[in-house]
Amino acid sequence: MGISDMIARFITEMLEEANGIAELQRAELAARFNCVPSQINYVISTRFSPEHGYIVESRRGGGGYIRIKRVKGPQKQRIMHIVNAIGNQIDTASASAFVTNAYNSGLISRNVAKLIMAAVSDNALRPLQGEQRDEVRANLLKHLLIYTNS
Amino acid sequence: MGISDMIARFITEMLEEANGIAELQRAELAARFNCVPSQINYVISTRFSPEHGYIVESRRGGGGYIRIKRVKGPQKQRIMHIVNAIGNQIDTASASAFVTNAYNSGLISRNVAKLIMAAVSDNALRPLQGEQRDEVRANLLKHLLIYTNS
DNA sequence: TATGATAAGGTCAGATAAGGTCAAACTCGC
DNA sequence: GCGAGTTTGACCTTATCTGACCTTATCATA
Repeated sequence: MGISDMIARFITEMLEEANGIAELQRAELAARFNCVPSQINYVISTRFSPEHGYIVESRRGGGGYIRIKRVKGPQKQRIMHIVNAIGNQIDTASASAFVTNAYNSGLISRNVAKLIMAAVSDNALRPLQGEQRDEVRANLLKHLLIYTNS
Repeated sequence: MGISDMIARFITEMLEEANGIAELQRAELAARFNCVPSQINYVISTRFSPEHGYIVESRRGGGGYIRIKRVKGPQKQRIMHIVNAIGNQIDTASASAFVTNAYNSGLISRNVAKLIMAAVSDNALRPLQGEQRDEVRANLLKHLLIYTNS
């Protein structure tokens, strides 16, 4: 097992101990595993992506941190099923279908469903066109679905 | 939490206690938090800017002061005011300021504020970079603020 | 009524403390 | 030997903190 796997396991343990929310310091973690700090980013982007059921927030500067949240609750399977069914690009019609699906499954409230629809609408993504718009839409949709369930 | 955050919290409490108007002495506040006076200016410019919905007045010399006022006004106007102040491009820091402003103005709930922040975060807009990302962010932010207030 | 002492607040650049990005180099199983 | 996955490091961006120096206002008092 390589270093990346050990770091991933460590983070997973943190998440389990802290009810699905782990806050870490990149430099400290890197020091602990004797690797360069950017390897932490590598681990996060390859193993803690929305597709894996995680959302990540971070802050730079003094007092900075990286916070990793895991999708939780009894609906975990269903939300991951939906998120993984969303490809790398998606149009409004399909996005709408997924959001409706999530709403009908009780994963998100009516208001959140509407807000997410507003966020992934063509109008909201106006500056973009074609494939790029569908790509951002897919990313945004996954992100928001995981976010509201973590 | 760093010193700047504590100072900001302190000022916020002053504002709450005094109906949206806080008058303070820079040197006294700096002494209270054991920091240099210019840090007070730093806190004010990063957390009590017009974008955040505050107006700041001050006077030098003997009897000098710094007065911070929360902007008031009817909600309908507030939201349009905020939306109009958002340009064609916006970075995360400014976006965060505007969302905080909307929340403080009672225009959006805490949860909606968080969802909007998630939607306009760098991670959610990942496929995009640079100016394009800031452009989409601005558009998305305006869209969502208007949506949640219609 | 000038004038200098004193009492504020303002500005800005540099130091420090984080995290982010990207591409090159490396490894290891097939 | 090749390619996916991993490791590394140079360089970038953002946030915070600090101090030297500047500007403005008030007040005695000559």
